[in-house]
Amino acid sequence: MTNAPMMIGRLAKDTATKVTTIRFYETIGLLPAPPRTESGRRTYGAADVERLHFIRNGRRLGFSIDEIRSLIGLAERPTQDCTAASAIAARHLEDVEHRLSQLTYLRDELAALTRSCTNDQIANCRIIQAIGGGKQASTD
Amino acid sequence: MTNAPMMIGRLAKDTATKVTTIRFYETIGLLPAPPRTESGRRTYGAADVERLHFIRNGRRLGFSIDEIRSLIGLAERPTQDCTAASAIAARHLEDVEHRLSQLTYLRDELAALTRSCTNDQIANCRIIQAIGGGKQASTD
DNA sequence: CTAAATGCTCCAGCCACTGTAGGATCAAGC
DNA sequence: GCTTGATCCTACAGTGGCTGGAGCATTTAG
Repeated sequence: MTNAPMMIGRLAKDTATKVTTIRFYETIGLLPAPPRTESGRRTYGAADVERLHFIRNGRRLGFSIDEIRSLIGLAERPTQDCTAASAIAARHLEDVEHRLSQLTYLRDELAALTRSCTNDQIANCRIIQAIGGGKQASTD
Repeated sequence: MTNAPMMIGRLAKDTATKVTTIRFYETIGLLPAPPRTESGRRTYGAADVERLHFIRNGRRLGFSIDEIRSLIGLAERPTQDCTAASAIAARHLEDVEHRLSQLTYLRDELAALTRSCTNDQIANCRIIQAIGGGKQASTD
C-alpha cells in the first residue's frame, strides 16, 4: 500500500464530501489542519479519510457538529466505557422520534388538505381556507 | 365593536408570534408596512391579524416563506381557480412524505444502534464502530 | 411622579454548509 | 516552451427563518 498523501479533491471524492465542506470542517476545528505542500496545498492521509467518514456518517445519522465532536472525543479514549456515547445516541434518537411524530401529524394534515381540494375557485378553495382558518372566529 | 388599532405586542399575542418575528416579516415584505402613531409605533388592524394567522398556519404546515407568498398572492385573486394552490400543497406534501421516509429510516438505524450498545469499553462500542465503520449507504 | 413595560432601530448570531471572486499552481498536450 | 483547463488557495457573502441584544424613546399603571 502506498501512503502517498492525497490532495483535498481526492479526499472529497473518497468521502463523498464537497471540497468546500472539508475546508469548512477545518475552520471549525472538526478536522485538524493538515500539512501543506510547498505551494500551500493541503495533504491528507488515511487517518483523515477515516475521520471524515466518521463525521459524514454521523451527519447522515443526524448528529449535530457538537455531538460529533463529543463522539470523536470519546472515540479517542478507548478504555473508557461508552455510557456517554450511548447517552448521546439515545438522546438523539429521542429527538428524531419527536420530529418523526410531528412530521407524521403534519403529513396527515396536509394529506387531508389536498384531498379536500375540489379545484374550484380560489374563493371556495379549501386549501386556502384551511390555512387562513384556524384560530379565527368564523365570519360567515 | 371598536376597531381601535392595536400595537405590535397585541398582534403578537393574538397570533402567538414573537414581536421580532412580526418585524422580520415586515422587512422581508411578507407583511405590509403598517401605519404608525405620531411617535413611530406600528398600528395594526383586523386584516393584519388575519394575514398573520394565515402566515403562521402556513409555517406550521411547513410551507416556506416563498410558498406562503405565492399562496397569499393566490388568495387575493378569488375568481381564479385554485389549481396553482393545490399544486403548491401537493408538491409540499410530496416533500414532507419524502422527509418522513428518510426520517423513519434514520430512526430505525439509530434504534438499532442504541440497542446494540452493551455499555462496554469505547474500544468495543458498537455505536462508535457503526458511525466510524461502513463506507455508508446513501439515504436518498 | 416614577418605575416597569413596551416600543423603536440597528446589527450580530444561529446551523451547516454553499458559492463566488480573484487569484496561484499543476499536469498534459502541441 | 506555451497554452489550456483542472485543481487548488483565501476571504467573504449568502442561505432560511428567525432570535436576541444594545441602547435608546415612549407609554402606562400604581
